[in-house]
Amino acid sequence: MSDREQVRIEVAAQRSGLTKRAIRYYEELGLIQPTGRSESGHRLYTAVDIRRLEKIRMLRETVGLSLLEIQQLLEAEAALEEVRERYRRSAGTDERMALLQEAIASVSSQLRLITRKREALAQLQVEYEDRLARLRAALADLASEPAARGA
Amino acid sequence: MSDREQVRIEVAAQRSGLTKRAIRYYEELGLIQPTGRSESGHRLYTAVDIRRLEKIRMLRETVGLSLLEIQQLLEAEAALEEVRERYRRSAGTDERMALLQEAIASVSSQLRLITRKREALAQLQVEYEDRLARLRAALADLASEPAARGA
DNA sequence: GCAGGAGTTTACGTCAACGGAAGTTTCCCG
DNA sequence: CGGGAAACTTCCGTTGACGTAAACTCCTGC
Repeated sequence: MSDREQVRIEVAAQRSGLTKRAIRYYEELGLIQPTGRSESGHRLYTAVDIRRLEKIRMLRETVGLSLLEIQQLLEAEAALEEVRERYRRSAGTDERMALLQEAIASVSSQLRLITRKREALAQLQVEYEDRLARLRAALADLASEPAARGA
Repeated sequence: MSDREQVRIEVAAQRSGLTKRAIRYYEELGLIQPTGRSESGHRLYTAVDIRRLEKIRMLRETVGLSLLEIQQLLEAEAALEEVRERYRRSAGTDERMALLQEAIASVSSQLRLITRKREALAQLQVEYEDRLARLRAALADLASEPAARGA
């Protein structure tokens, strides 16, 4: 039953690494909805909620997306879920194929964005690795030949 | 001599994909300094300047760094250049090794940040690729068996 | 030689992403 | 059951990253 554990905002903040203010703000923007509220109106978060908060944080801090981009990404995921539902209920093969193609286009689009970012980072990484390699080579050079040498 | 070409801010903006305002702002923050000014005070940019502007833009828009982070990154590069100079002038092997180790530590630190970001993106990418693969499999499934099937 | 299209500085405006204080209610422990 | 910690809403403040307008100078083609 630990998965059904309900925690208040302070604990949710600690576990997600966000501030209480940020969590409320994200709720205001529609990025997250606490699973429920206590009788007196206190927000209650489950493990699922906290994973979502962690994901938002990762996308924000590590990946560097704006809250708008995160919102669109999460909405796209939700839309995909909805397509799943419609898919189950849809009767015709043509209809199903259309739904799938729509979903594929959406995911592909998100994927392209991610790939572009990764490529930019990869370029940077190579640059820095090169630099590091040269520095290490110079160091090894110095270490192996302690005698005086030309420039 | 096309490398010595000096262009004014409008052209620099077009070539770098930034706005004139952004360029002036970056200068205000110390991210870039135009190679020179015309007699009348107009900023003049060279190809080197424009490459720097493009790099800033890439770090900002694609990688998603803040201007502060970009500033630190560029300053670290400049510091590295300075170490290079000191290195050339330094006499003792011990001194040179110390300089190299300092530089290595600095570059390694930057590299770790980049790697962390890439890993976060890689995780996302895998997630999306999985999803895409499943959608494509479902589509292929449908295409190959147009007859009615169970859920 | 002058109109108007760029350039300059200075300054205020704006939007995102929260921070922080005020005023109030709720929880919980001794 | 009383009081301090924590939650709630509301609102104003702030910082980053520019946009935009004003007031002025500069340069160029006709």
